Amino acid sequence: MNNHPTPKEQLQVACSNCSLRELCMPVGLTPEELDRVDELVAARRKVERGSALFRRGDAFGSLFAIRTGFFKTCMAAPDGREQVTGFQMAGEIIGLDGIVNDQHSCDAIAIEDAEVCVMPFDRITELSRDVASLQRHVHRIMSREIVREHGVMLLLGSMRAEERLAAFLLNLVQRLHARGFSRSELVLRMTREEIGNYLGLKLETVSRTFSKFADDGLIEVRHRHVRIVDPDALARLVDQPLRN
Amino acid sequence: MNNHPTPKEQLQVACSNCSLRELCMPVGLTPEELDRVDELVAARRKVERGSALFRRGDAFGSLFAIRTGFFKTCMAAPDGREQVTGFQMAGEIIGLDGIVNDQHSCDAIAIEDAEVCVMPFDRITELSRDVASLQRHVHRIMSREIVREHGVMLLLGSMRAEERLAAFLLNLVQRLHARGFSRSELVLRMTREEIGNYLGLKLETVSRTFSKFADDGLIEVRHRHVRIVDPDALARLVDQPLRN
DNA sequence: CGCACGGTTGACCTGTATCAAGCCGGGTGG
DNA sequence: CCACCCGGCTTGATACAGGTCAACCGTGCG
Repeated sequence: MNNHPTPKEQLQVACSNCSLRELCMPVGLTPEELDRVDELVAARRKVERGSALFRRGDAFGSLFAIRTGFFKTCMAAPDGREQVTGFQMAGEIIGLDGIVNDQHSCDAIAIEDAEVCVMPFDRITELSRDVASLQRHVHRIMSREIVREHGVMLLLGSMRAEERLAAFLLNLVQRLHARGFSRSELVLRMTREEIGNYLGLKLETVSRTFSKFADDGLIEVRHRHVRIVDPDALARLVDQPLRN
Repeated sequence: MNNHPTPKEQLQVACSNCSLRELCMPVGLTPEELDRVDELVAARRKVERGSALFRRGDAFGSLFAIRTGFFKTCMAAPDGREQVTGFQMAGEIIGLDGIVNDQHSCDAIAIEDAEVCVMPFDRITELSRDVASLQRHVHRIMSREIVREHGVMLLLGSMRAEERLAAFLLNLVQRLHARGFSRSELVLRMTREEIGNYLGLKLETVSRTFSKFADDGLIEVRHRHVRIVDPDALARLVDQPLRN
């Protein structure tokens, strides 16, 4: 039918032999279901560093699974202020914000050269009528995003600068670790300003807090390269501030 | 089949003659679809002021549509801090956070005697396979929650106390207005402390800011009764702080 | 009647923002 | 290959929004 990929293209974009499959697709599919899920990905798209995958106001049509690279999503207030609402890495899904109003309500900017799988949402809804595990998967991905944002609200609403940055670092390194990277070393893909914006802090505060952590022997920082020296102490910062 | 409501109970809990239907259910259903949607609601449940509809850790099984009353949802950090993540009123759906891990990750507390419709999530998923508009509706509700939370992140991450409280009041009154209440008067269902917790402020700051708004002639406050005198000025506070 | 809880207001303190100067490393062009 | 420049970062000095602590008030309930 219409413009589904040809067999050759299908091979290129197939989820069935993609190493990230267990991150963005449901597990336990039958071979037949797997064939059908392969058709979800209409195309791949490269997004170079600094440019947008979509912008606020763009018509919504697809969800995007990140294959490689790093994104930030950010909201703009009417007056021009911006708020980074998240950083997304390989295996994560972006675009969920567009479903309600059939247009995106935030920008998704690549902060590193990236490639995404384009999954037309119509195909997703259609297929998830037949494939229960896909339906369930879609629900879980959206619910997970809701829960993640609850966590960010907790961070922004009740944590002090050190706690915020500690939580941020631990979260990043944990997600990277789930992708096979070190659990103690990471390379920040974003600037201090972007981190600060996400955490509700100014870039100077982020910088100072990095320095303090380094002084206290919790981490080593050299530019964007960070090594977590004392993860337990960071974790204690996050959830045992013994306030009151 | 199993323990679906009897015809009589069905009548009591039927969405088809519920005045809130257009708030929590999709529009444009055929009469046949409407019949089936009526079966979504397994029961109604009363929750009295101060008690929980569900708590963090409770097994997830159902979404809840609020019929009457007012809820707050709040997250707890491991150390005991709490963060109110939202206030929900009639016609709104709560429980979405439970889908990912089959258990709730936050508490839903009635801050006013309430009644909810219990909609087992299995029935929702099952029925949304057949009824496309229900499927779409579920997606939109979840996406809407994601977008709402983006807005809260913007508020918590980049607004000052006055802007936060102005945004909060305007949001509340707008939602109440959509339910047929005044667009200029409202009765707060929550304490200053709950407002402050939600907005990332202390209760004293909330109180002072109310007083300042009153002094400036933007609102009139008497305890929990608030009258919006100058909505435009409030709106200007939110999105034209001309920072820099 | 009186207590208790929610709210207001004041005085003071502190964490983070703001403003400012300077550093460092990488890329560019001569 | 070197000099320069520029963006990102660090660090210091100071300002201020909001937090903290404390006293008091009002209202509704037991």
